[in-house]
Amino acid sequence: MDGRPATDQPSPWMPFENRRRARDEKREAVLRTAVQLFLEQGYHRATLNEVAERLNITKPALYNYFRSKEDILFECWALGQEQVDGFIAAIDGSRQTGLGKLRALVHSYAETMATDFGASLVRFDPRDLSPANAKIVRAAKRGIDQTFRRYIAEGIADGSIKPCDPKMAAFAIAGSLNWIGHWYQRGGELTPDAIADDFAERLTEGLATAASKRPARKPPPTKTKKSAAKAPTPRKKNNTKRNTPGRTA
Amino acid sequence: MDGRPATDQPSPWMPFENRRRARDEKREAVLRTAVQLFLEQGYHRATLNEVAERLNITKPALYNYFRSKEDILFECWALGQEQVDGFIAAIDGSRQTGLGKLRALVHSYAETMATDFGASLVRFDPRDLSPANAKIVRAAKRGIDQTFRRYIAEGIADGSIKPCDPKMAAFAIAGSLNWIGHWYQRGGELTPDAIADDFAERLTEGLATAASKRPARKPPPTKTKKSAAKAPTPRKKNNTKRNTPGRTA
DNA sequence: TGCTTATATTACTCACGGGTAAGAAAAAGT
DNA sequence: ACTTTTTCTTACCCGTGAGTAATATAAGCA
Repeated sequence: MDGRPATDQPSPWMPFENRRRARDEKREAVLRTAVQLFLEQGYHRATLNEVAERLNITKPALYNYFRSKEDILFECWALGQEQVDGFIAAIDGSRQTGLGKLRALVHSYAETMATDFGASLVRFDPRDLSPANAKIVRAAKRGIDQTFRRYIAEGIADGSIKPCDPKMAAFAIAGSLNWIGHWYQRGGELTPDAIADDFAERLTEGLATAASKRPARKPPPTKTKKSAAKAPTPRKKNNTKRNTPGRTA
Repeated sequence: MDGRPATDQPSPWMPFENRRRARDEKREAVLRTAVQLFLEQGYHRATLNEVAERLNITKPALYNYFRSKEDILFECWALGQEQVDGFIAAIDGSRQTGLGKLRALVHSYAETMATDFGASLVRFDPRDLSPANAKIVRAAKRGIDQTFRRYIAEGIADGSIKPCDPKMAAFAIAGSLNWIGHWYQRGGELTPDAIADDFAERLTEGLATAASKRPARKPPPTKTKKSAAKAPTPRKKNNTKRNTPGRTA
């Protein structure tokens, strides 16, 4: 609260905070491990024994941090949803045309789909959750859908987007984006950033009115500036898994 | 083989064929029931006991027709894949521009996604299959992906499609389509035909060159001819489930 | 009518994995 | 040093659901 002497003082409170922090770090570690395993093997095939094993502990230890397997699943989902809520709030607060907001949404959403917690939003099955949690998830999904439709409707209203059915447009766009969560895997040739750039353009160009069109599409062989710049990301060590071996479906 | 007297003759072969047919019909009935249950509840939550129960038989009876639960899953998938193979072969054999083929593919694929067996192509998890079957599925998925890319490349070559990256375009389009299998449900306000028409146009308009553009987009409120004509499909009896309550994700 | 084969049932096995109980080991607090 | 609390382990329970064995029933067939 008030100005306590820096961090090195042996305040009686420090250990307490340390413990809290340590606990939260362990919780997070569990979630990181769990989300990876769930994505790798699928929720039902993944066992808590293996989650624990990867953390060098045993299964019952997990129950110090979570009430059940389903609880872990839900928390993984919640972390992904938090990201989405975050950038939607930011875009909502920005001053842009409907088309601009839609582009920003597509971009951020695409990037999120390329993260573990983001992918969990579309790869986890709400039917694995308790009724109460499933309800929360359904509400959140509805919220995302309505955000897409709202931006499109706004764009039509402000003239940046051609008149069209917001519902179908939202379905088509969200489908493309959600599918990223199914095919993207780290270490492939496509970086999240490059994907986000490409999709932001690709999924909105068809909707833009002539007045609000982007300058021009970059010529084919040239990689986009941003992705080219960020492309030489230091590859993860033993990532032999190649990306996109041809799995559209 | 040769011209046996019509169907009413008490040929000694008839009973045999009848039995064969009866058996195949039962097999199909199992698959229809199973695919519905698997889609409803998810493969892991669905039990063979319930599949059997819905057929008014008991679980072990199923093992007269299938070797395992996984076998049933795979056969459901195979029926969907058969549909896809069918229309791809037809389109491959047709004389059209790349864009034309792509449109046809999108249309047929969208319609298929609105069927149970079609949806099973994207909603069943290949990791639930034996390694051998999983391999078959992976190969088939690759085939579909490459068909999309091929038509796009053809379109670029013949000038009907603007130069673009076939890989990314295919991902975007297939994502939209595959997602139909996740949100579509019978009895909703959107008919498969209307969806297919809309998507065929929506997902290809952005790729078309100026020279090959379609006449014009139909005005918003008017339903398309085809869908309006086919719309009054006799609704299934107790289908209270409403479609698209706002689930984009 | 009896013989054979296909099909179904009842009653069971069994592996698996989520979750719990009891208590050890470590850390924090005094 | 002693107590208390947190964290973790070993050892277990137990529901579930796929798959099987033994057997009954029904249908083809002579």
